[in-house]
Amino acid sequence: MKRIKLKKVVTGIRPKSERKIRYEQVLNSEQLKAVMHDEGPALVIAGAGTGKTRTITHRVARLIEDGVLPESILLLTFTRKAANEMKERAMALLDGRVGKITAATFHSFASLVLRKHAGELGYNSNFGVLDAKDAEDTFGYVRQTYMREKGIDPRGKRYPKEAFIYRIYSAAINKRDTISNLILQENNRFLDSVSFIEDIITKYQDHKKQSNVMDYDDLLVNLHKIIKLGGKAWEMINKRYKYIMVDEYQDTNRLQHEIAMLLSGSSNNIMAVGDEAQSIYSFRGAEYDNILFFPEHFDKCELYKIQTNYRSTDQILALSNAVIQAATFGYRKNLEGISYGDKPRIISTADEKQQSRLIVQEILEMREDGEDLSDIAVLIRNGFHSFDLELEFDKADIRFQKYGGLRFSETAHIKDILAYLKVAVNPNDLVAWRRILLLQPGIGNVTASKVIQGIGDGRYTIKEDWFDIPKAEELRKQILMIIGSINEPEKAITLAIESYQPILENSHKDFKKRSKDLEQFVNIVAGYNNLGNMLSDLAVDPPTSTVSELAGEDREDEIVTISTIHSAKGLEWKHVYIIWVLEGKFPSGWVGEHIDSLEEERRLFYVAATRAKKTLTIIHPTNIFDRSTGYVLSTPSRFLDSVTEEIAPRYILEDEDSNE
DNA sequence: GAACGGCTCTTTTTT
DNA sequence: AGAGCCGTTC
Repeated sequence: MKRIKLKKVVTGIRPKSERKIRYEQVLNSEQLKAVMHDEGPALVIAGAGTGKTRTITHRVARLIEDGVLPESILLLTFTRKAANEMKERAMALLDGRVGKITAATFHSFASLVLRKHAGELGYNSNFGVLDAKDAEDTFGYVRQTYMREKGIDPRGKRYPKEAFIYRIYSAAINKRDTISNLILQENNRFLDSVSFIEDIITKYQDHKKQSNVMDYDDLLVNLHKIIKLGGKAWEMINKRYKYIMVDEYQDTNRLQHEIAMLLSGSSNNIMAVGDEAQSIYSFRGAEYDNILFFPEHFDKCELYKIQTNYRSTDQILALSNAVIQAATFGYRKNLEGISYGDKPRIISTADEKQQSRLIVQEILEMREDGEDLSDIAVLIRNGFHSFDLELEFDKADIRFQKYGGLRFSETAHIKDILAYLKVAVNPNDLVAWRRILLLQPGIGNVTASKVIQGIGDGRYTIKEDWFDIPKAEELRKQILMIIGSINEPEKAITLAIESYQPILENSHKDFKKRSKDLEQFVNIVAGYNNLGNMLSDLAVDPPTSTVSELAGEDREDEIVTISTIHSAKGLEWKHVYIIWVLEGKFPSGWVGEHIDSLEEERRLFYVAATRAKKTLTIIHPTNIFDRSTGYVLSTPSRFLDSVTEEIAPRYILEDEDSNE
């Protein structure tokens, strides 16, 4: 009889001597170590421009090459764009197997899971998703109703507005804190309104449940809940995902951190990647403590540091390092470069116009010299800091795309059309009803409220006539037609636009431009076969850029980029301009002297400077227009204080016209 | 009573 | 660009 022998079962990693990718040759030694990390917890600290994406994509490929099931890899990133990009890059490195990994943001992963398992939490699986604006509008509606019910005079004592309530509510969830604590911390003006706020939040929660919708925060909360519940859903998730990787860990909030910890399960197979010097989302609840103390959550956590910067010249790094090292809490950051170039320039212009003209002039010159315009970016602190520059670009026929600021899906006309579709998908969506009702001629606040109340308490349904509101009859019929095409999104949206077109032409002078936007929008919708899916996708993953990108033509070539620094995260350009670098704009005026906020602004500036590969130009206008006092002299940003003349020479502009 | 046009004010950053 | 407010119009 044959003897039975015990053989150890090896799961996951099966190192092979023959791999397709020559990791030792394409990676530096720091990157290689992280890529070769097998199992157990790991933290990768990767400074700006050190090849972080490269490291992540190579580790994904390496795991798969060594026998890990692609389906068992979960890669959580900060934006959907980053998720798709990493997946594609890893796929190009290896092969189609990479397509089977899950790459998503925390929110889109939550949406994916809940779409299947929300039943466990008492939701209908076709729940809708509210974007930030929708959530705020909902708070507005609930607040108004609440005050009317309670007989509170809106003119008496000043009660917090919906925008404030929403912010506090969201912060409480993401930081896992209480309302009163947060108000105590940041704004004692509303200290006596705590119960008012709490009541409204309760009503808001009820309202969402009644309408079968979730907001962004619910997505995270409910994902967390469903894991904690430990039911069938968690069983499936836990069984499937064995390798968790989280990018931009410095920007996770407490709730996301807890979710990541739970997802890593008992095997603790989690790799966190990030850079605490690039933490720029604390306003959204991000805590860089999550990355600083990451190793302390585990018995044994491997630490990998990647510090060689391949992106920027030594001269640009010298400036970046000088700025970040002047921080109050010393970051152990000192990027080392490998290339040589021109010193960054700090330029003082007379005013905003001159700032814009300088950039236009230099861009035109670069184009003459054969530079590709897509290698150039202008970075701004706030979305509206580029308004003047955009005008000048238009005048000079310089094509540009803009990231950040007001988004396509947040413009009034797109929101209007979305409201038609939302009502068709979910006739209980009272916020959407209100929006389209108010658009109709002859219907104002009073009539709209009547209809909404009727729908809310079930007296009206979409299928029956509302004899007492003849003004809304036409609209009701239009919606009914759209409902009839709910499984043909293209037809549905075309019907919606037909109904909306006369309203658009009446209310907006620039209706032609907006009409074109709507045409673009039809193209997006056409890709779906279900209106509900399209709506929730759009909420979780709204188009980031302005229309030009959506048009699909001239995508990459010959287009200058204007971007908020937040939206520029993870990106790089050969030539970078940072504008409005002065006190009150950057750091933003209303962070005051609050030290944590100031430090975050400093990190933001650091992120901006480290986007540049070859040239970096920092501009601050001297005469700026102040609404209350007229023109005033500005002070250059304090972040430039630690930048010596040696690191970056200063320039002022001379107008040639006046000299000749 | 209800709607509407025109005015001013304010605007961080985003999933 | 959009929201809120106020005097005017239907």
